[in-house]
Amino acid sequence: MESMREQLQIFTRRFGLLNESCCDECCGEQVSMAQSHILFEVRRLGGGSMQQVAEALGIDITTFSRQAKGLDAKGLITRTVSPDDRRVTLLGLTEAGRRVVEKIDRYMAARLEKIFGAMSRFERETVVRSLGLLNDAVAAAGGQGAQGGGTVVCCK
Amino acid sequence: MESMREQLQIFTRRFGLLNESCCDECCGEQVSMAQSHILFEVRRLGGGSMQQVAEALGIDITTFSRQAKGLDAKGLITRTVSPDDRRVTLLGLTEAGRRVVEKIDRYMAARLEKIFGAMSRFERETVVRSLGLLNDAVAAAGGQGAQGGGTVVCCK
DNA sequence: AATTTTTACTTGCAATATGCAAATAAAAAC
DNA sequence: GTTTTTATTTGCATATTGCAAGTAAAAATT
Repeated sequence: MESMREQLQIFTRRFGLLNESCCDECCGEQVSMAQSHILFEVRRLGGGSMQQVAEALGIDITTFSRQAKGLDAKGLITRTVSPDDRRVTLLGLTEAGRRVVEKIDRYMAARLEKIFGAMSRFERETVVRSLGLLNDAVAAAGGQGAQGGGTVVCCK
Repeated sequence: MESMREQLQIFTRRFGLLNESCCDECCGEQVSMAQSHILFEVRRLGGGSMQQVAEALGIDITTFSRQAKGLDAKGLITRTVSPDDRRVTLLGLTEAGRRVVEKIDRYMAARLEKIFGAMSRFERETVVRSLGLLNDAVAAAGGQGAQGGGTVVCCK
């Protein structure tokens, strides 16, 4: 299990997660890491309330609120009051927002292409499958896990 | 490659990397994520200069300087002027620092145990091997890669 | 029906992190 | 003996984070 911890540690580091602004230029858009995740998730869920998306991401709701406001101000998401429950704000991607996520998609694809270019198809598939396993395992552990909501693994 | 991007996105989220303070209590020590990585890397390298460790982690040197100062103030690392080159500050773990890393190790081990408990030995080994492959691939791509230093993959 | 409680979300801080530009100080190059 | 690099440290200015407290609307209670 020690090697796992080591691999994870190195992984999170290699993936630039230590410096927030690793990508101010990379993507040509001024969206923070948190905001990128929000866009990604709103697309993935095909909408949803603030609460839902924040929960899915494991982000504190107040932080989320602000980031969402920022995305709204940039015209990347829509925030509409739910007709069913006027307390609820429903999120959606604007056309511009969709373009930004796609732009990041393309950027990531290019990056990953470069990284996995040297791998065999078999290796690549193994890696993807493993990440899937990992994510599922984390999700499963989180479901039953102690107190926490979505976040299960300590980031340190 | 799209599934890879998706898995990575979810992975980074699941691992609590979106909220900095995910672990203020978890580990019982007030070290930031960046600081934890620094401790981890200093132990891994068995010392090294500020520059070396910062570079290994892909953290901006000014940010690193401050974080290291913080760790020093907490008595977790030592900073000694190199006898060979008085510009250089050599880093090392104090006994307390070592204890903190080990504490985080144990915490992580417990967490991972819980997560991977449901996996078969085979699956587990596959996942670890895959992460290793991934890390190596990222490292290799980074070596030749465009402009960047250590960080290769956009965090968004 | 009026009041209390809960729920969804938004602000007011206060603490902290981040990185660029500029400063210091010590080697290296000229 | 200058001038140039190199290693590290600060001065901002900006941004992020989360807790506590506030609003507003639905649900529950009496």
